[in-house]
Amino acid sequence: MNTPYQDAQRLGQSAVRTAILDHAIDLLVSEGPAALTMRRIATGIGASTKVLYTMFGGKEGLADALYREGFARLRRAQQQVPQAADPLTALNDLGAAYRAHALAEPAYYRVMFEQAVPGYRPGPEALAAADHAFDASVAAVRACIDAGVFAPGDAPEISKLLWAAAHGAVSLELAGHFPPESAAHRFDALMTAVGQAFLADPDRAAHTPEQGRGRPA
Amino acid sequence: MNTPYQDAQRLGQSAVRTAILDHAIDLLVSEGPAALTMRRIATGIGASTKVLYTMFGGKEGLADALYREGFARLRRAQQQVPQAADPLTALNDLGAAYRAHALAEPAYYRVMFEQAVPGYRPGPEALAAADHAFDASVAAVRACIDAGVFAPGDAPEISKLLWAAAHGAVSLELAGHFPPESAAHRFDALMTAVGQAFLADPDRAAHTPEQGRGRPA
DNA sequence: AAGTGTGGGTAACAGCGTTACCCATGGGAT
DNA sequence: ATCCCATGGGTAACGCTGTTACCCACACTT
Repeated sequence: MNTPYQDAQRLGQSAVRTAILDHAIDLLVSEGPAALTMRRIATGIGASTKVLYTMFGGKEGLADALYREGFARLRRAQQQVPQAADPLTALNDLGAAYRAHALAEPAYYRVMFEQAVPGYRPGPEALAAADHAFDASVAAVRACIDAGVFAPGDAPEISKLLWAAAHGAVSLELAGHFPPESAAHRFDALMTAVGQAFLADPDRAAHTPEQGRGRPA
Repeated sequence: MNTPYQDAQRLGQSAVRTAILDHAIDLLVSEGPAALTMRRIATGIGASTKVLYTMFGGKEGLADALYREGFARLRRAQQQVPQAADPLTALNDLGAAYRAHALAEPAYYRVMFEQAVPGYRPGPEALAAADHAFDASVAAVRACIDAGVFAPGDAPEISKLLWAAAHGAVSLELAGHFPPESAAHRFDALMTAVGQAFLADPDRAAHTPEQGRGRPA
């Protein structure tokens, strides 16, 4: 019986790297950020901490790898959303998928946005890589503009505003400020409100936010 | 020459508590969350760590005090915004003050929203106390409704949606996703977009978001 | 004045990130 | 084939963290 480290070592350097990240992710998801220590990762795969330091340079390097992995997963989740026929529905589906992904992997979401690994701050190239998670969103906004549903405008900019709104709602939900029973409705109301501002025809009643207009849900 | 602790001790228990929190805040603001250790707080005021444990019960209790203080400061900042004549301008001023306050005290903002103190999660009553920071916002929304600027609706609910949008934009700005030169404009564009959704008359051109409609700023 | 109790300082414990030291192993040079 | 050097990894330590057991000194009661 070999340790996971010995198995991975025979497969080359990248397999060791993957084994380390996989176990780090296991610890993060199953026991939270507090369990993410260099010692526990090392003993978990049957190696010493030295391996982690030669491969990642320290906990910050490992946090960077987790940060990028988190956004890579978000990117994958966004790309796997089935394409709806109506461009506005497609954009709405991406927003819903964003929230669903954040709620499904809150540990990752906290690494990405709430500094779950205490010292780490993403560098410029990590931030740039993170932006690629929203390529699908930018494309969906552009489709809305091209279809005439949205007024002409800057698609990446509109996508970033939608991101900010989605992140704000999800972040407050995860922090406990939005109770579970109203969080989903608030998310939808906020995303609809923001999206409505960019419509070519502002009077489309079907996309008026339900909340706050006296119409009960 | 006395230590700050000895001075405060003579003034009673609450003065000791204030001295501890003041020094904790100093460390937090000047050196960031990493410097916020029980030992540094204790030696900083000239006492032993035992005092912190008898008074706050542990680091979590101290984090709770900082969390509440952060929202109390936000509440004060919101209440000190001069009341504008136009209710919509007043609401907009509160949003601008929210962002300004977050940027002025980012260490506090991270304690409040990004778990800067690693283990701490606010309890139900801390969350409830946090909500009072938005009393001014709720009142401003209600004033917009009463003045007929906003359509009839649920003022606390609309205020929470505005909060989510503001928090999302500020959070992404602090995380480095929004570069400084465009962050202010994005914040305004997002807040205007959300606010516009609740207007009684959706065609008020003055409050249409500038961004994304092809009009350069 | 003696007894009692409480608050705080000392020093320790376990665990953290990190690294200096040392050994084993493997490939290139002779 | 043999030697040598370089590199990679394990051991164990350092200084730090949050936390607490122990103990003493002071104050208040009787």
